Amino acid sequence: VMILRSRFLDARRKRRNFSKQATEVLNEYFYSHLSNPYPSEEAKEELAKKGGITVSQVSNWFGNKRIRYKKNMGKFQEEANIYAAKTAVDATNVVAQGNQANSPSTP
Amino acid sequence: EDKDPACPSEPCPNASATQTFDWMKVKRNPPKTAKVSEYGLLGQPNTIRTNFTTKQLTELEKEFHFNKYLTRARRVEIAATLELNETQVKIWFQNRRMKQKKREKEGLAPAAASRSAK
DNA sequence: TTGGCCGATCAATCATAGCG
DNA sequence: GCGCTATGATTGATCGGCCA
Repeated sequence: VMILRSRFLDARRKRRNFSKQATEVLNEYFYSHLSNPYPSEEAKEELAKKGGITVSQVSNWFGNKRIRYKKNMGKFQEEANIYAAKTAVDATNVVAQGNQANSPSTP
Repeated sequence: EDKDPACPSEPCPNASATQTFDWMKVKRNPPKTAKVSEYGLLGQPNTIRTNFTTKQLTELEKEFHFNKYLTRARRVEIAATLELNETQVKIWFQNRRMKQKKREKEGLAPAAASRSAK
């Protein structure tokens, strides 16, 4: 079936790559929370503000990022190292460690 | 298979190698949309994403504007008319409602932003 | 206990942007 | 211009939680 995609109605699909700033902010969060890259609604709002994009776009970005990352982890190693060095905060042991009363994020 | 170390069959020469966390192993069960019964021959149960036709989408959309929520009776009716499962119709409406909410939200955010922005 | 809904997410795909 | 990869958006369907 051709399904004759409504090419015209998909006009809004005219995407625009995010700014360097936005990508930077998103990647920093992603790699500094690699053990659990699922930002809360509040975190998404903050990322959206910092990157100058919408919350939905932040959600889309993380959704795509997570899927593509696990699909081909090797391809992101280099990128991971770059951002890992950039942000000291590592959430790796946050879950393994029963740490308390020092959560930087809002409750 | 149950366990997948970041560095299989060998100690990582570099300790900076990123590890594999649980979220990276998450796997969703394939869609159960299958209803092969019609083909005595097993053929290929559609274990994949269904592609609704323009006609089906048009009807669903029309119904949605009439009612955001479906009654059991209406759902059965539509499913039969469009040759879809009741579940597919139900899911379509759920997704449609979420989409609607999302649009309203996005449609107001810009307005609020320009209004509250000093 | 059961079924529908919500919110978030997954996963596959679409269509374009970007680069060699 | 051309082909291929990177990337943002869309969407049918799943997962877990909540509630009547």
